[in-house]
Amino acid sequence: MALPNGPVTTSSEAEAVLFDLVDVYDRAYEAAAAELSLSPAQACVLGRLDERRGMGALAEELGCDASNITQIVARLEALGLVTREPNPQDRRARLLTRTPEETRSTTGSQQPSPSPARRSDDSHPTNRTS
Amino acid sequence: MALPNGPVTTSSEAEAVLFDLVDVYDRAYEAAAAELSLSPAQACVLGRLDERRGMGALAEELGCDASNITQIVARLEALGLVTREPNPQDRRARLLTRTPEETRSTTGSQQPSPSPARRSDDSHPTNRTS
DNA sequence: CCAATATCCTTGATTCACTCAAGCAATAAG
DNA sequence: CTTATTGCTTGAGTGAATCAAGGATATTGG
Repeated sequence: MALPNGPVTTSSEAEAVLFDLVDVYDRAYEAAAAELSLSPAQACVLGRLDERRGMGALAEELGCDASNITQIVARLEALGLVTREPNPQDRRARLLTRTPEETRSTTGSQQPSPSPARRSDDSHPTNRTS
Repeated sequence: MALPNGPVTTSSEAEAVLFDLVDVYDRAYEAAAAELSLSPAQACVLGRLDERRGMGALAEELGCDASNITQIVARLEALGLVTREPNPQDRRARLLTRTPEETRSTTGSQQPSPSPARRSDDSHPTNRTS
């Protein structure tokens, strides 16, 4: 996992708690992804595929280069977790879809579900019971 | 930078704000480090060298393998930002010290100071005026 | 309609973070 | 003194991320 970027010292208790929270969350996220044999980046992408969408949209939302998405999606596709079909409206573009099997294993198991929903999701890694 | 691990949807406004905060902080941290031509990991290590310490202590605090620290410190040393001297008390161990020049450029400039203090530090990237 | 341009994505090259397995050197334990 | 154990380094390998090019399709403006 990435090294934590928090400060060495904090000026308030609240600040310290906040940094700890982020740290714990990140590690839980990573652990949850690892249980599914996914890297955090893979889980992040996969989690944003609740609905079918294009790669450009993902790249913009995640603030990274399109080629980075290409590469991550390629691995997910190789794992059979995602399909990449040409967009009939624009044949340059590709539409990504989470495969049903993956959907099941990510959302329907006893696992912490690292599916990285960006907002308002009830299955955060932090919800782990372990 | 690492892809953000936040959820796609949040269950409350507060949660959304919190994830955004983390995202903004991380990007600011990275940007601040980049201004000093440092990677986030390098800034993280450098920031924890306010006092001289060993590599093992760093590895444990940062929750990563010692060899990872070795590698990061090697780059910092190559940049002349850190010195690695044998510990007279235990000649297996190495003591890391931030070089004075670096100390100045990291803590005494107009820059956001990515020096990744882990707790209670008044020079967070988030304090940027830009 | 066609040329120029812009868009979407892929490829290739690079760099770095990170992990694991081995190993060396020095200290600690028996 | 022998046998761990500890502290760090090295080497191999994976993956994330960025940049520079390029191919294919769309779009725009003659």
